[in-house]
Amino acid sequence: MTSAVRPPARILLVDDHALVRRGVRLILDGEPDLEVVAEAGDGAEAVAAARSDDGLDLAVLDIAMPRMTGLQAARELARLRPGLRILMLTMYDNEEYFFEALRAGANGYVPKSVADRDLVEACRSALRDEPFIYPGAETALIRSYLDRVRSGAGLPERPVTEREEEILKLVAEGHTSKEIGDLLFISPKTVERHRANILQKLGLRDRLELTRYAIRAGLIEP
Amino acid sequence: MTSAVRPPARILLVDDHALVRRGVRLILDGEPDLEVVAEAGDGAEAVAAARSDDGLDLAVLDIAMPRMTGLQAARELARLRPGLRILMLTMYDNEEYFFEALRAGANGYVPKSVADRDLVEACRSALRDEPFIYPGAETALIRSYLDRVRSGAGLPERPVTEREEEILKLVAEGHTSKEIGDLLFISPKTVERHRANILQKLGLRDRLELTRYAIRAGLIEP
DNA sequence: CTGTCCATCCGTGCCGGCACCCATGCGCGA
DNA sequence: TCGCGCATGGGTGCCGGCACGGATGGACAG
Repeated sequence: MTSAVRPPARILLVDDHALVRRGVRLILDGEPDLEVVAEAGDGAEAVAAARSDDGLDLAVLDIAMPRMTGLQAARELARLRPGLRILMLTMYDNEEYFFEALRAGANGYVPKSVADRDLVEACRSALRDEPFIYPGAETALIRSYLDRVRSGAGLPERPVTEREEEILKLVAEGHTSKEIGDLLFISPKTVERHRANILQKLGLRDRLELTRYAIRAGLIEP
Repeated sequence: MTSAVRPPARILLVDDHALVRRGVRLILDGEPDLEVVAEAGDGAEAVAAARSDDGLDLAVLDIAMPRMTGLQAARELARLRPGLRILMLTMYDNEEYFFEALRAGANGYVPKSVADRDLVEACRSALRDEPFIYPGAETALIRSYLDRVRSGAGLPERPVTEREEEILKLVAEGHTSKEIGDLLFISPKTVERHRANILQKLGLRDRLELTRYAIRAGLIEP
């Protein structure tokens, strides 16, 4: 009860599944140095919570959420509270998501497939601002990341332009070239040209992969 | 330590995310009458666990899992251990999967959006063989279900057959008809025939909508 | 000013998705 | 037994995705 020990880190927990929130909360609250002080069920609530409480140390964010995805929320939170650490918690151990998360301002990335100890350690790492003491098993991802950092390349740029992203979304939503052309008042051929450039830049094969990319990146909802 | 009290129900917990398993386990083990005695990370492991332990009372199954989905596992478990109660735990409060779960032999259906108390109550209901004391908030689903039962219509027909679901997944993953045909040792024309039937049954327009449907339904990962 | 990047557009050609048409064999329930 | 649903296969034809080739004008930096 004295203040001899450092007070526990104040954590905002964001997941659209109450059950998952409860479970993660039980895991985190079991640690003396961690304390969940707020919960949110989607990105908008998370932003609201961070706006009303400036004493938060860490946000644990699920990626797949309705309305505002975790990635969108992360961008917003990073803008709103630059001091807030962000840990992405996700179903996907996918490399695409990993870099999307970094670009969105995340300090850490934890797949839900990890054990509870790893989550706790990831929280502590993020709180110490250690960028990526990575909770096991993600060696391929880590190696790739570290390679890029060491080679001085920094984070890979997202190559698509604004216009291309606009077309990307519309294509991923299932519109044909003609529909998109009508919508944007350009020729369907131009749409196809953009689409081809996007596919080439992102290393994708067709609209279908593009759709899944857009969903992963939080650009559209499934 | 005496046997004056009824021993706790022996539960098999199945989810592909270790973190979710851990959280749910903490919730269930906190109840004196519930005890998680086995865990599995996919459907195949779940079946193996049920095969090697005939004293299980309840299986809590996630629907969206790699390799064998929770629905397939539920069918197998219901066949293997008729006395075993099955509770489906899922991200989706989708009507399709609600009825699909019932058909697969589930005694209960709990979205992950419910609170922990509701999960506990759903477990107890399933263990008492009470078919659907439903954990709150699913009024639309419940109402629809009750309406159908009251109107004597019974369960709606399963929209897609097993074979069709198999093709559905492969199509949604981006394989061409020829690839799928080679994979399943059937003609690409048959694949196209199935695909056409699926699109018609589900009211979808093309592969792209089908992909998003499959992602929503948890059949594939983005 | 010149080069580069971006957005805009065009033609040609292949291939696959998808909509129609058709038939066969099998199992199951009315 | 007869129909029905399911899985299997085929044919034809249109259209759109996508690859490949080309061009132009405008913005901005070196």
